[in-house]
Amino acid sequence: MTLPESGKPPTSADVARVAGVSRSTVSYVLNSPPGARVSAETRERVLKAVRELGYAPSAPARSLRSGNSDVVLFPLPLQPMGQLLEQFIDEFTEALRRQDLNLLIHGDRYARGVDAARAWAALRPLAVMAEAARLTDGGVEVLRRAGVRAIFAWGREEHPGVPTAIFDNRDTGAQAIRHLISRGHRKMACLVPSGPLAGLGQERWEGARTAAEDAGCSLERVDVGYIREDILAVVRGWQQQTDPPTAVFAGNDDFALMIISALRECGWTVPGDMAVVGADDLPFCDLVWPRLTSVAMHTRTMGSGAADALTSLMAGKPYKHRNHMVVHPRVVVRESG
Amino acid sequence: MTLPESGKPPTSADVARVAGVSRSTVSYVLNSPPGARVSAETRERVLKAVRELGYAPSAPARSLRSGNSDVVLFPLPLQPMGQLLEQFIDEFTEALRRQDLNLLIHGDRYARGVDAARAWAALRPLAVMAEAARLTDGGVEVLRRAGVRAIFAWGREEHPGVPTAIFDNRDTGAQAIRHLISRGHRKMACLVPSGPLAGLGQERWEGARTAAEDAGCSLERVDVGYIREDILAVVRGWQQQTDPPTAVFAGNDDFALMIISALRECGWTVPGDMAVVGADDLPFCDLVWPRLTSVAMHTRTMGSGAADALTSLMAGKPYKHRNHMVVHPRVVVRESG
DNA sequence: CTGAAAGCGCTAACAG
DNA sequence: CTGTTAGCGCTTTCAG
Repeated sequence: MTLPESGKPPTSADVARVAGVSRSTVSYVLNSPPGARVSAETRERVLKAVRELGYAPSAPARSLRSGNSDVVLFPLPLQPMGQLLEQFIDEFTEALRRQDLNLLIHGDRYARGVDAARAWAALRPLAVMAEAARLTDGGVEVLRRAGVRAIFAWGREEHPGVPTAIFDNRDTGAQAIRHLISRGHRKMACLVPSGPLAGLGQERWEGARTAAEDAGCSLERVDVGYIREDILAVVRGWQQQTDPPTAVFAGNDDFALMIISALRECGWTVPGDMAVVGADDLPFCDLVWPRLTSVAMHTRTMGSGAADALTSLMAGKPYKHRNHMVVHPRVVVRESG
Repeated sequence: MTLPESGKPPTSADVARVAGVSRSTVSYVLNSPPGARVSAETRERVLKAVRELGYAPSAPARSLRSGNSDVVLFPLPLQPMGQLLEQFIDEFTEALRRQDLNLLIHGDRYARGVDAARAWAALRPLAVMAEAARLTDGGVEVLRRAGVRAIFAWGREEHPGVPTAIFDNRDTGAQAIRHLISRGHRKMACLVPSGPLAGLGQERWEGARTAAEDAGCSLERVDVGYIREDILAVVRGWQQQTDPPTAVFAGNDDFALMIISALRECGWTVPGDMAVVGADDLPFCDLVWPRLTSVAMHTRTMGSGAADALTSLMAGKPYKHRNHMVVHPRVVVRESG
């Protein structure tokens, strides 16, 4: 075997020695910078040595030397995203791969502000894409200082000084209600969750209320917890009413599933007695009877939008501080409402 | 302002200059190695300078110099995990944080073997925890050579030479069937999904079949795709039979949801006419009527098990190559079966 | 406590 | 095309 005796990781010097070339040649072969020409035969010898040694260039050393990195850092969101998370990561990774960039997800989902920024900055990533809620001015400053070339935010509100992908949750509520109105409903209800999803639910409610007011329709606000009993109580309440709503925007798909389940448990039909619209377009929307009408966000927009911004950055264009982008939802119409 | 003029990231030398101390002192303050004593006043001056400068030590430089890192790398699983993923990551991150370790998730979920190993090894992580299916002997060798101190695998089968957390999916099937038998069922069905979940479904089926055989009960295998129409066809088929099964193990919770929905659509009651058991214990199991009985894996076991292994490794104990750990499921009994 | 100095693995000039 | 060399930011040793 040509392996070095030591237990230490092989270095480019080891590769050079085994291949019988200089370290620069190894570097040229591995990075093929513009204007470095290596004969096919030499290149092959080097690659063979790389394989033999199981050599993997050290990213830390490379980053230290070259002053930049191919890492885009995505701190794991505090907000539970469920299926959307995997979906977004896939799209983003794919978009980045086309530019030889790597997505790295930071596992700590709780740190925020300057503390979080320091942890992220320590890795010296090329770019950071974080929830707006976890960025503070101080944090952004730390990232800038650490040489992070691009900082993107995403979330419910724009972050000052950082380009933000804004998820228009008011529009989600508005679209749900407008859809129901277009189906002839005039008296509706809107579920507003408490707990971790309260903020999101509140925004969706606000959009829904505005849309109902604009159309002169009635919309009842119903606050519920993430528990089955709350939902059942709501349905029982409707059963008491002489003139209950004919449609409900459930706030999200889990609540839609719950409410449909509860309605049928109480002998109501969906959408006959009560139309139901969810939000997020989770996979199960397509799998149940009736299939669930849902208001979906385009995760694609977010993934490719961020990647596009990176592209222009890479192309040397100046970094724009204020090009926010609003991600709009659309209604996926199925049978439930 | 005490900021340096340049656009370059502040270094420990900048901190030293601002604080009026030497670079070694800065290092001592930030890392407090055993046997480094710094006066409280000096320490405070240093920390003040750190804050003023927005200084974050460079992880690459630190890693290069010290030869080790505080990063545990978790390549994003190829297998869709849905809710389980966030859950596991949370538990693992928390367990690692207690040892001052950081979880980093590699976004590329498709690379495997030596290619994947090279990408992971480039980051020079302390440890790697990967799906067994993405590790090959060559890949493990590359990681070892690169100085990765611990390699863990997880998945459906043990990986030779690497400690593996094995998810016993046969037992999932077996437990579901044994539970149904304990409820008095003697004629049952098992849904076996095609598509990306086929491998998983096959294992669950095998366990289910064995359990049924052992008990002398009848178990019908039903292959289905991840689409609503397949499920409806299955139910219609049962309607034709004079002596249909009385219970079904749906293979996972999505299928359980679908089949319950389809059964009720066809006028059957659950669990009266047909008991249904799912698997994975997704959150919606608790949110529908009837609530869904499901076979759950302990993600806790996996997260803390891996973290424990890391602990003993950190404590300097020798790295054991063959201490596999089997993660067993348990039945969460609710109303559907 | 400080200062000087070595060196981790790599890239990019630059000189052959 | 190849070899030499400086130095990225940091930790750690050693002698004050």
